[in-house]
This record gives sequence, structure tokens and C-alpha cells, in this order.
Amino acid sequence: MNTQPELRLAEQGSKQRLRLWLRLLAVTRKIEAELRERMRTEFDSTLPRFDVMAALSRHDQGLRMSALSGVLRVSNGNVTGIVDRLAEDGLVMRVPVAGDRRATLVRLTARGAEVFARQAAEHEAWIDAMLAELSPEEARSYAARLRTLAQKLDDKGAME
Amino acid sequence: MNTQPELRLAEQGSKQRLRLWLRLLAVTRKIEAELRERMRTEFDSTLPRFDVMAALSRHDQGLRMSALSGVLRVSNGNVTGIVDRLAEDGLVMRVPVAGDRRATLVRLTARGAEVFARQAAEHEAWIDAMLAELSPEEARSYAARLRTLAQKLDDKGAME
DNA sequence: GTAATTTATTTCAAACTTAAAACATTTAGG
DNA sequence: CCTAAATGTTTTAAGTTTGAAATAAATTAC
Repeated sequence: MNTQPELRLAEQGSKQRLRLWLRLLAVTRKIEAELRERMRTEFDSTLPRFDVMAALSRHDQGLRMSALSGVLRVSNGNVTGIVDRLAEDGLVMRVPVAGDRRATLVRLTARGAEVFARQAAEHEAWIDAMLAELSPEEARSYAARLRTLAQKLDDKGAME
Repeated sequence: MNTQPELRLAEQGSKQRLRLWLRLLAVTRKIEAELRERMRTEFDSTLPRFDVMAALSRHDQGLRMSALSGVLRVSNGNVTGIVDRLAEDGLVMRVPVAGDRRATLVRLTARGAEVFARQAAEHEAWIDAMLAELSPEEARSYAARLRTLAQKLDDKGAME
């Protein structure tokens, strides 16, 4: 056996990358499950709602529905439902766009901004505790590596 | 300002960890989106179905519903639905457990095993291509780091 | 200017997901 | 035994998610 060492090596790389992906997925799911649980028990809310509010909090002037779904990388129809429910609760508002009656701007209400600020502070503390194992320097370095990886993935996607 | 340097430093660590989490989430979602798209177009299937079949493929003798949901870290009721649909398609089968009429064993059918083998090979190739940026050694080292992190997270969860 | 195309969003059907309730069965304690 | 607690699974209600179809409005091309 092992008459084709270059093939064996390629296989090895493939297996290592697959293993990495499975671990990445496991850790991400674990953290998400924990965050979801806490959002539910502490704030009677959900992660998707938090994600939408987080995106809006970075844009005082509001975001169009399409921009929102672009930022969050979820489908248009998905955002519609979440924004509907947030609006019912008075946390976000839909504002018409002057000069384009197709579009809507979504913004946090004053109460929404208040509620989000409280949740964001806790959220950051939860993450900090869960990733306490990693030093700030280690976190910085992994984040940087992931950034270049994400960039490469986006480049590939753009070619289609 | 900066009269409390120890606080500033703690804040820094917290911000770095939060940034890392957001990148982790972004990369994971990007890869998942790509895998889902390919599962759909190439195999007319979904990621959750693939995940269930992958778990079953590692257990020739089959898995109980509860073991399956434990391995996949999803809720019991969730697995029920996915297994229902896989069973309709003749890819998995429910087998009664001798001596315990509450439990069910789920196993891949012969056709299910065949179908999964094809999908798994492609799946591994997709991952390999998406993570080609990472050398096998780099992948191995990150996977190891994630493993210890996952372990720590599990330990914390076990304390509740 | 009107028709065709593009853009922005919502609606829809199907699947996935969760937590909690319901159900069935088994195990343990008196 | 027989009842209470524990275990294994499904059902249910609500929300999330997708991709595709529908709707509406704006833009482009005759």
C-alpha cells in the first residue's frame, strides 16, 4: 500500500479540514444554544430578534429590509417576520423612504434602543465568560485569521 | 481618563472575545449556507437530513431517538420530524427495541447507506475546497484548540 | 410615453427548531 | 401488587428559516 503518497497526503488534509469544520460547528452550536437559553430566560427574547436589533443599533438612521437581510445573511422573507414581531412589541418601527415607495427603513424605537443596550451588555458578558479560556491576544489572533478566511470565502462566492 | 487600567484591560479582553465570536458565527453561517445550497441543488436534500444520516452511518446497529438527538445536540421533537421524512423516503428505518417498548432504534436502510456514502464524499470535498486556505497542520491545530474549548464549555454546562 | 426589466418587499409552502405538554412504558418503593 | 417517579418518544404551539412566487414601484429601452 501507499504507492501514491501524494494522494495519501491530500486525503490527510481533507480529513483534517473536515474535522476542523465539525468542531467549529459543534462549538458554534454550543455557544448559540447557551445564548438562546439565556435570551429566553433573562429577557424573554430570541437570538434572531437580538441579531436584528444589534444590526439596527449600528445604524441610527435605520436600514432597509434588504440591507438588513444582507447584513444578517438571512433571506428577505425571514427578516419580514422578525421585524413584524419586533414592531408589534414597539421595539422597532418602519419608516417610509422618501422618493422610493417600494422601500422601507427599519429603525430601533427609543424603547428598542434602551432594551437593546441592556441586552447587549449582558450578551457581551456571557460571551466573555464562555470564551474566558482564550486570552485577549489569542482571541485577537483567531479573529484575524477568521477574517481572512471569511474574505476568501466571500471572494469565491462572488465568482458565481 | 484611564484612571482604572485594570478595568480598561478587562474591557479589551471582552471586546476581543466578542469580536471573535461574531467572526466565528459569520464564517460558520457562510459555510453552512454554501453546504445547504449544494445539498439542495446536488442531492435535493438538506443539511439536517445529512447530519442525521451521518450520525447513523457511524452506528451500524442503529441509534435510539434520544441518543440521536443527544449526538446532534438538537431537541427530541426535532429529530422525530427529520426521521419521519427520511423514513418516508426509505433512507432510514425504525426498529423496535427488544425489551423496551418505549424506545425505537433508527438505522440507515441499505439504500440510505448507499445514498449517504455518495453525499459524504462530496461533502468532504466541498469542505476541503472551502478551507483550502488552511494547511492541514493549521487545521489540525485549530481543531485541537476548539476541542479543549468545547470541553470547557461542556464542563460548565454540566455544573447547572 | 409605454412596455420590458429590474429592484424592494411581502407572501407562501415546506421544513426546521425549540420548549413544554402529553403519552406510553418501565422501574422503584412501600 | 400497585402506585409514584423516571424514562423514551411524539405531539403541539410558536417562531425561524429557506427558496420561490407574487406584488408593487422604479428604471430602462424603445
